Amino acid sequence: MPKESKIPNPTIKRLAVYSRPLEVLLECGPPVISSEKLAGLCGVNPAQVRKDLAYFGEFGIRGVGYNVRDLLQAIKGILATDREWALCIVGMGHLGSSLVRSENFKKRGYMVKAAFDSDARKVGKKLDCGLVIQAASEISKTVRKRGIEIGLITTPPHEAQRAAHLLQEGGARAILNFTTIQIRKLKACLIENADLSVKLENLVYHLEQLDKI
Amino acid sequence: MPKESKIPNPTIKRLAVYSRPLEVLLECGPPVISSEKLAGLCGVNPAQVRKDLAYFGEFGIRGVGYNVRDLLQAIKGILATDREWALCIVGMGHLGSSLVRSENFKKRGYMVKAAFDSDARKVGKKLDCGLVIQAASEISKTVRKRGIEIGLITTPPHEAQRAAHLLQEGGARAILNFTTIQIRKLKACLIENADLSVKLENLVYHLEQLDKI
DNA sequence: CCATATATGTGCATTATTTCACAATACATT
DNA sequence: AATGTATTGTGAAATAATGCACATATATGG
Repeated sequence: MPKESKIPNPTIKRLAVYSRPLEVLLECGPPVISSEKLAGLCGVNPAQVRKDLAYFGEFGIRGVGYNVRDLLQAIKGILATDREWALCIVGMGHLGSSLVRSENFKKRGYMVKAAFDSDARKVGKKLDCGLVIQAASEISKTVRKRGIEIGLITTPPHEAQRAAHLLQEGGARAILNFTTIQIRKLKACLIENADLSVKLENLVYHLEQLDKI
Repeated sequence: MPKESKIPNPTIKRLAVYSRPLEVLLECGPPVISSEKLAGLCGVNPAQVRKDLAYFGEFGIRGVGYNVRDLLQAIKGILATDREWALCIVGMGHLGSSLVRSENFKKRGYMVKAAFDSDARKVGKKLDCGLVIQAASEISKTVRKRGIEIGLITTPPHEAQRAAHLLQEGGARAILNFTTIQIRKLKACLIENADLSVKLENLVYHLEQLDKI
């Protein structure tokens, strides 16, 4: 039975991770998997898997394991990834352009419904997917018109805050920020940061530590 | 004085985050900043900033704050981002191609020294930066020859494990994995995951929660 | 139908991380 | 020099997350 208690954020992140090998197993693999096997595939502790799932209900069969299809469906339901989400991307540099075409996103139901850039030379260009790059000044209007819920920001850092403001103004409810600056909290808009160089710096620190020993 | 105690991983991640506004302030801003202001810019608690820094020494002046230049230099020293690091990228799809050209990486001293793909049609192509795309079979040899320390994997998921293996074989010491699958632990090779769709799923979950209230 | 093997769900102990709160220190002003 | 204000560094408390270990449930084979 679902718990009332607050769900830890790490749990949510891991649910997404669990879903990845389950997708593969659904295609080609046994119909049932144990928490131990799944944990192994995800690099976590088996008890962690069971506890994470237990926050949301009882999905397994004691002595048997979890039905792959059912568990995947349950996780998708929990994460709300069992439906499509409308995205837009602000900043059509290299990264932004690559995200527009991401098969990874498309496969998971994230539909890119608009692309923006503040560079007049890029505005009006047609992308492979059929979208036409729009000026940043059109963000609010377009976000509202196309029912875009999530905005990805891949602009230069100094334009990020402005982009976030315009997205929110148009009614976007969440922002995934790829720039190096922190976006100031916006009313009614969730913000998640994905500065890739932070990940690198983490690795680099640990490499240096290994050298010191 | 530096502590002997183990440094929490979240602390390392935050140090990288702290460095971002410091870089901006160094260009144009007051020469000194308080933990409160810095915390505000990074969306964390001021005590957290002070404690994070205290793991590595005393960088501030009581009653005054932190000298921006000194603090930035100290953080870069801690993270080992005050020198160049040699990278390579495996998988020249949209994402991989965009990372090769990343100004963000270049500015921070991450030098892309090789690019690989298993698609014969891409091998031999010359990139803007001057690099020629090489076959995946050359990964080990090239990584060793060019002293590449970190490999970024942006292949399709089913090729990721093989790529990781070849990187390690060539002497790479760290891997940043952008694919959706978890790479099995490799001897003497740090692994960090950067599946972008996990970030989206986190946002989507929280949006759904808001709707339920 | 009992014994054995397997694997879940979960209370509790442990470990990790964050935040509070205050003594210690620096600077400015008079 | 004394006083007031600002801000650090840090011990201790609070909060959060993880992992153990076992009762509980299912399946299988004799």
